[in-house]
Amino acid sequence: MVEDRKLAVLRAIVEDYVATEEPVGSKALVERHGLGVSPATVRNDMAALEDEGFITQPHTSAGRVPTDKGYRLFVDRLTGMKPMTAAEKRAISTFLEGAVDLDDVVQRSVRLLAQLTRQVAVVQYPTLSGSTVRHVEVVSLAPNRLLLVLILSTGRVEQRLVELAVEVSDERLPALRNRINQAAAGVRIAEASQRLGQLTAEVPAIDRPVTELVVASLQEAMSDHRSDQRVVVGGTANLARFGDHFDETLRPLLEALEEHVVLLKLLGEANPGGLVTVRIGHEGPYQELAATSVVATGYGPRDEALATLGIVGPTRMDYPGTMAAVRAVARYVSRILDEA
Amino acid sequence: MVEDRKLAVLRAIVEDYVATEEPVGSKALVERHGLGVSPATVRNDMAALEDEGFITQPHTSAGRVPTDKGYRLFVDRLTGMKPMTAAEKRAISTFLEGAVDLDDVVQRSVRLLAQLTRQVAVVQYPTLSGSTVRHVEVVSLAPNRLLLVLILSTGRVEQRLVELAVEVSDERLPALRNRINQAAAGVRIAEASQRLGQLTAEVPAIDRPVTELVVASLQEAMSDHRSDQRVVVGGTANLARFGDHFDETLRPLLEALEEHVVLLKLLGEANPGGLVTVRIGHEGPYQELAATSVVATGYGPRDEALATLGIVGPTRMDYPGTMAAVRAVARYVSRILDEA
DNA sequence: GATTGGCACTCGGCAAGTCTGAGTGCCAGG
DNA sequence: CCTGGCACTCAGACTTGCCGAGTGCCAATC
Repeated sequence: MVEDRKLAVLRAIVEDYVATEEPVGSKALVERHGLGVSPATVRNDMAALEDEGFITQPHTSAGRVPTDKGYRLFVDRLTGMKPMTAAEKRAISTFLEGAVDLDDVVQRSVRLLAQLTRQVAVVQYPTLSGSTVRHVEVVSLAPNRLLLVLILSTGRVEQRLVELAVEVSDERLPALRNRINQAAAGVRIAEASQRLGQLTAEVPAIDRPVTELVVASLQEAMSDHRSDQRVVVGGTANLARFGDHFDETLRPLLEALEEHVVLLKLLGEANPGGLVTVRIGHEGPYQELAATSVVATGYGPRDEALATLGIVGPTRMDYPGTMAAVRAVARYVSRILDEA
Repeated sequence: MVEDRKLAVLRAIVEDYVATEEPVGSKALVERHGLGVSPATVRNDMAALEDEGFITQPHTSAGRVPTDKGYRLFVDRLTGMKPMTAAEKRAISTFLEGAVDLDDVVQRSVRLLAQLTRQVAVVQYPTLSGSTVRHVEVVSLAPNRLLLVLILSTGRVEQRLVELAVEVSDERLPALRNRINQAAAGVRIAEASQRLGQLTAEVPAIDRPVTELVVASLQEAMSDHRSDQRVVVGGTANLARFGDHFDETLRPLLEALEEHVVLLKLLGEANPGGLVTVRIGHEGPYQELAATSVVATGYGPRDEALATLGIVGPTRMDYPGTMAAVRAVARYVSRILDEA
């Protein structure tokens, strides 16, 4: 019984603090939430919560503020996700509907996420690793210069230029193209790369040097981690609401947003199946970012979680709303990728 | 004579204010610069400069601060560009040397510019309009689905998917491909687009519907303003040094950085021939950004100024150093594009 | 045992007052 | 035209006092 009320008090503190950005005291608490007990009782509960490390006082004779541990409990046990309103759902789908290609989908997602959450949004490009090869095209630009176009199931297109030591006649190209597509088309990247490797042995001796170069270039494209690490950031303007604490919180965050590698680590592993990960303050990998939380989830066609998207914001944020928005966007984006 | 000294005073004020970020008074001025006159004399000069609108007092009994007009005079007549040191030059060329493709060049340029100037760097992608078509590839993905790949002289590659109402057999493709390339390859974009338009009339009737769709899609790709307007931003973390004045300066700037259209307008027209444009405070198109200056210049292969790059920062900035850095980076990038 | 009202205590933040020093404008003399 | 001197101004830093929100603890009550 009394345990329950303590949790209710914690929830109320989190909600109030998130709303007002000010330490919340016992009196204000009983007034604004219908807790049916006196401030004195609440004070006792608060003292207990403080002992257990869920809340803290910025200074004596001020209200209480949730700790990271407090937010954690709040997120885990005290709240679900706010369901999206019908209007929001409509807005999401119409906003994403108009996308013309993968780049566009990603860019729209960032904007949308930033608008919905009023935080900084981060969207990772779908990784190559989970996707399959749709088609490989080989084009001759000059007798000793080939253009390779690798088209993936996610809609992503990679190009590579190959300079050949020898010349290759246009008549041989279709055969090469066919062989490659037979080996790779419709196959997952990892396996496609392997099969292509075996291909060299099977071709006529005369085609071997060219095939080797082309295959090497394709394999390189398939394992290209540079493009795996592409992320797009949006809604930086929302940082303006971060308020004071400049050097302590804002600077490291701005720096992190520039370093895509750092960002990716921050987002964490792609989490499949609509699970939303919340990383609060010090729980993250960088202690400079102890004042920021990350809310992220995986997305991809057929719930494959090819990549991660999410938001970065102050620990003091509206977790239920944010989590819901992140999940909703991830779902819609996944659906769009399904269709493509 | 006395006119000269007044200008020297203005220069000294600008330099000191940029260095210290504090209003500068007559006494400090004669001490730190060897002006060989007494503070009283300087005071008289300052009064005159204030009357003419080059400097102003934040409040009575404080030092003077340059106005936008003062900075303008400083930039136009009182200073050149700080030459880059040999070490800086080396750093620039080695940093850009390693770039593997156009994307990489642009990204490295932003980083470099941000580091050199310690400001927010902005680099626009080379526009399509000035470049020529290197090659067009037509690939059949499915009987009723074509992939068009447009390769430009700048190294840029654009793809378009075309859904056909009718099916097109693989045998017809080479002819189509040839016709298109004969019309467009090696030709400037604007003209290529026109020539393609005439193509439809010349093909056999049976190929006409397909040709029409393909040409339309290519023309659309060539005139695509969406990709013209691609810009990359870097060095946002340097905003942290912006200091106070949150809502007045930082927020609008963050918002501007997100809106690429706004950014492009801010950068202004590409300025050919190594001319560096400086836009100070209110001289720019947005009065919300009255506290920020833009230093920009055009770049591109063979001094064609296909696009613009530059930095955005507080009006209170080191103009000589910044201008030199912007020009240097633009030159090196142009040279790299030359080679490609 | 849990809850409550009462009470003394703490302390951040605001308002008002004071002080100081950097900086100015002006003027008369060199 | 330059300079030293002088009176004046005023932002910012510092002090002081006060208020009130908030706390912890205790004895009384349910």
